Amino acid sequence: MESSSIPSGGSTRREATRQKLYEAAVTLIAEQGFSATTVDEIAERAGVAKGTVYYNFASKSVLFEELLRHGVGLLTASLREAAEQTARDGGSKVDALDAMIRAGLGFIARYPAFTQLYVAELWRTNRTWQSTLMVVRQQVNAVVEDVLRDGVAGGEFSDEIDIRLTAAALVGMVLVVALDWQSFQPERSLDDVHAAMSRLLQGRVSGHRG
Amino acid sequence: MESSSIPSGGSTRREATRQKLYEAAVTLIAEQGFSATTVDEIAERAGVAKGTVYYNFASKSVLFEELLRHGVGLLTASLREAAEQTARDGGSKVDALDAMIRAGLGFIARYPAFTQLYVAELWRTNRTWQSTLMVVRQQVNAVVEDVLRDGVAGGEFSDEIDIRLTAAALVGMVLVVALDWQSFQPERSLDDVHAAMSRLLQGRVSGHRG
DNA sequence: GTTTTTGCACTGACCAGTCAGTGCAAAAGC
DNA sequence: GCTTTTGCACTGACTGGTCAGTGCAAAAAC
Repeated sequence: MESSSIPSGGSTRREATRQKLYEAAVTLIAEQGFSATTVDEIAERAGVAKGTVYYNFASKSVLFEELLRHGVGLLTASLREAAEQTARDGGSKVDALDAMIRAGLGFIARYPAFTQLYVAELWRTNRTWQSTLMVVRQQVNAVVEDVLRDGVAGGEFSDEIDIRLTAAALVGMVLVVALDWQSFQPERSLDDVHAAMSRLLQGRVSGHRG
Repeated sequence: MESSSIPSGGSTRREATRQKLYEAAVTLIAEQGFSATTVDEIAERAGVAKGTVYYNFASKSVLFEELLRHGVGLLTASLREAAEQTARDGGSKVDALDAMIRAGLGFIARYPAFTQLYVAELWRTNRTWQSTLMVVRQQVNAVVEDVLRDGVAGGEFSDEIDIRLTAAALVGMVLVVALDWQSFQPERSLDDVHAAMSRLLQGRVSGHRG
């Protein structure tokens, strides 16, 4: 499932090996969890020797943490890009949120394993990589919060809304809907799922206003 | 943290021991994950010998599966109760959803560890308890879907909505918001969080209509 | 000729599951 | 009454296996 991998712009041989290891690790850990996944499995799936894993990463945990940072970097870049593109096109803030939902769905469709693993680890405590996770979570939510804040400032959104909570709710909605989509109705198209979520976002649930 | 435990109506000695094991297991697994949690740890935290765990449960996985079933049973009962109470009071379907959101938040506040563990495992595949999880997930979503379906039938909701997806989105919203609440802003009251979510539900985000 | 990878044997910690035995209360036998 | 037996719940030392991480010499890649 190379569809679950996280690409990078590396060009050296070492970079390529690291990339293969990320790809192998992300699917295995998503399926089985961190502790249940062995380094031997990761090496085998990546098609390298076990020693190579340790030549490239200090430990299993370090490999995992770098994987997390790498993946979240891609996600936030994708969300920010969507928001900025909308701004450049003169779209409203609702349009920006809508574009971000689409970008989020697209990201999850491309990297379902990464998303799965992210969600599974997000609210755990007492783990070595907890601080990494906190930073990374904050980065994702901040992108959404920024759009909401601008929308409130510009009068487009009610100033009664709780920005932090609303951002969390939107992120949660997208995460859960996308994972359910990938897991249980993978035949549906992105457009289809996106359209259904747009309807929700624009409050066209209760009452008929179309 | 007995606040994270799942109570039951047992009275025999054995039932009490099982209860202690659930309480111990749920927090440990929520914090560390299933594989990283040892049976010795569970036994120690429960204040029993390791052998007792195996006297009461066939294996570590079976203990976990029974824990899942037990917890989800409580959650669905709580949601259904909220929906029925609203119906008895002659409330609308939006009111029912609102009551279910409150019930969901209340459940998560009472059993945060259980919720954490549920979310972490929900989209994993290739695990022995995957079928248990599918059943259990379906039970939760079905409660919400039923209310949405009734709402569409009664003309209260647009018949354009995708019931399955909307139910997933609502559940996801509540899960993620509640976990963020518990993890990062535990000082906020249930009423406060619930009010913010109600505003979202009623589409009072974009535009001022108050 | 330097960097990276390979193959593979090895170690030591850790852990799920087992099993022979303990404690105890209530029934059965006398 | 008192002993003996039975069944249940529990105990904790022990075992067999697993796995992260190491060490190193030789090959491959650049």
